[in-house]
Amino acid sequence: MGAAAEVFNRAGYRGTDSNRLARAAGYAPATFYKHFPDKRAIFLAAYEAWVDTEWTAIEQALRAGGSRAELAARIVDMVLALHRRWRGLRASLRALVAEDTVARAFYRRQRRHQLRLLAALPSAGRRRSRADDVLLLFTMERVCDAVADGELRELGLDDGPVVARLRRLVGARLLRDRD
Amino acid sequence: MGAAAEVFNRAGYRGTDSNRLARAAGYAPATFYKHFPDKRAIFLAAYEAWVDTEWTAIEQALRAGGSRAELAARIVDMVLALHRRWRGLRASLRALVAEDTVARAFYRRQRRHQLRLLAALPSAGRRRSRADDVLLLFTMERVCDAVADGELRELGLDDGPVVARLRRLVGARLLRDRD
Amino acid sequence: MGAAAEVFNRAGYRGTDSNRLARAAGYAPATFYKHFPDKRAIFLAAYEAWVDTEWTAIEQALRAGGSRAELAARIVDMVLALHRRWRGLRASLRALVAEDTVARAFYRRQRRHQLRLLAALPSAGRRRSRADDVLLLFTMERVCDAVADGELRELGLDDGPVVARLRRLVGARLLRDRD
Amino acid sequence: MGAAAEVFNRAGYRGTDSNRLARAAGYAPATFYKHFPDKRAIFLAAYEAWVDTEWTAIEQALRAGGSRAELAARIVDMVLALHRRWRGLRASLRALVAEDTVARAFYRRQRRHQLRLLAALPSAGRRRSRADDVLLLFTMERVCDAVADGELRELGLDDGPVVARLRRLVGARLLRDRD
DNA sequence: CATGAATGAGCCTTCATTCAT
DNA sequence: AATGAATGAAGGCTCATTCAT
Repeated sequence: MGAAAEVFNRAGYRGTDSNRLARAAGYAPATFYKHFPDKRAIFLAAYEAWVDTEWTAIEQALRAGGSRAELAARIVDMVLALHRRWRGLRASLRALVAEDTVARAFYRRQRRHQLRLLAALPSAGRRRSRADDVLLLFTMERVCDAVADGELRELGLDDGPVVARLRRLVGARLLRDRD
Repeated sequence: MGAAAEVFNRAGYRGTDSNRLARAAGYAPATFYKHFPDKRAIFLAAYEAWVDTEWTAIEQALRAGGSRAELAARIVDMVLALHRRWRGLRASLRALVAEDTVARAFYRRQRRHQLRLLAALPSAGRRRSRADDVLLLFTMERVCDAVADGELRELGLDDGPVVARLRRLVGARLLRDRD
Repeated sequence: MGAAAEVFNRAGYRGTDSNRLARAAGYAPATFYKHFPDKRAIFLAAYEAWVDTEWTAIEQALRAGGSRAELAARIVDMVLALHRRWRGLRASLRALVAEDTVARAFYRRQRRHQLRLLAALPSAGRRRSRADDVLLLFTMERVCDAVADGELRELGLDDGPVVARLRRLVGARLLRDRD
Repeated sequence: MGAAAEVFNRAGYRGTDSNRLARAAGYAPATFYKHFPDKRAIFLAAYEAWVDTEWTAIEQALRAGGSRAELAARIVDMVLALHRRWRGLRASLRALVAEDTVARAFYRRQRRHQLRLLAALPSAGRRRSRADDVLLLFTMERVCDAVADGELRELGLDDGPVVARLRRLVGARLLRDRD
């Protein structure tokens, strides 16, 4: 499945025909359909693995110590790195979610999970509402995708200042000061 | 071309085959290809029209008087309404942008334009940097799409609080107090 | 019509769509169809003009004096030059003749005419039969096309020796010695 | 693939749509595209098979004994028969070669091969140059196509005398006398 | 006579998916 | 479990041709 994820990341969902996909994973076309009902299912499995990776990494980042600012920076950088590494996969995810009902449902389930994880994190200052969390999640997602896709550069902006603001946001909203 | 936009909005880009598209607009298949080189070009033209509509509406909203909060509310509501009305079109745009280089370039050009328009708007408090504007733009876009697509509801949240935060953001960052 | 011939010569029959063709001649698409029933008819008219040109040139070459060898050389060179200049047109003619009944009929009528003209030419030595003429005509045609299309070069041969043989053939079969 | 050749021979290259072609061979449309990249490739494969057949037959004809005249007659008749049987295929070949670069390259490669085979054949009288061979090849090809297509009849000529001349040419240029 | 605008039929190709083995 | 081979449905696009003016 790692192979499938790589192929999707490189060629995109539509750009990957299911036969090539199977071959890339060392199987015959028909064999894949014994394991997955759908091309879509393969993709969603690959995406699910990606999300797990991300949250494992975030939790690790949190367990490691440091000041609030350090933590925020570490988290943002890590999430950003993952978005960069898998920018093709994420782009295809956005494409699929935008047009396919099942994919959309799957994606929302993942998001619900993320929101729960986020809610469990300690809060900075007054208690965060779920609306705050959702706003933070959306902002992170959109900005990380933009940076990963080079949108900022194409707008004539450096990534730096925008990323700095993101770190500040995360630090301010999410993390308790630990000194 | 309004007809084309409607069809795209209903069935999505991939879900719309070019022949049906033409028929829906009252033309034969070949006729569309006299005006546009591509199915993609037709779609992008429809999107461009949408963007123009949006910014015209924003400017109108700004010209009408009112307090800073009122203005912000009006703008957010208006943008949100447009995202709701054309949620299918926007979903397909995201899909296309995620997978097609040409569409991506087009979309970025539009964004550059938006950024310029935004920069021309009066600023609340200290001068806004372009990084601020970009952050605001991305947040607006992502949240409006989410609300329009019903993402919040599916997460068990009311739209209200999130929209309220959005209004506050816009008011705080964008508009000068006019008392 | 000269314009049409040029376009056909450059882009080929199939490669020329009738609209572009009309525009190249300074007309609107519909206008062409007032003058010709068919795209095919336009092409055949262009071809007919070409054949006339060729035979006019041959007759001129014959009227000019010279030895048998000189005449033969002059004719072969002239025919070759015309085939080179209009190689695209001739290629398309072959294509069309190979697949279209009407074009084939037209082409054969032209050939009949050529044969008659050829029969009227003075004979070298014993009287030529029509079978001789036909053989000569086919050989000339095929070899000139081959030379014009660069077939010989691609086979690693110089044009020279083959053309020399052609001149000899024409001289031997066709022309009376005039010293 | 024999089926494909038959269909091409009957309906011509342009007259054969790829789906019908596949069906005629007992396959679904997509199946053909597993074996060939193109409609064109299918056609060229059919043509290649034809060329092989022809040369196998020529070699057989040569291995069988007989006088020089008998051999020449046998070869010419055999080549002629093959041109008659596959006149549609050959017509389409000419059409394609006239308009398609790839097909032209393929055809020339075949011709190079033919030339090599021809050069290996024993020579009558003085050593034949490659220019002689090429001339013979072109003449054979053109005349056989003409006879097969009925061009001679349409010109009011019997095939007989022309074919007789062809035999004589082949005998004189190509074959050593074996008595 | 000239034309701008329109057209419907049709073609090549692709793709996710499945059967027989 | 694995697969080679096959598949039907569909889709974007082109082209010669024609009305209405």
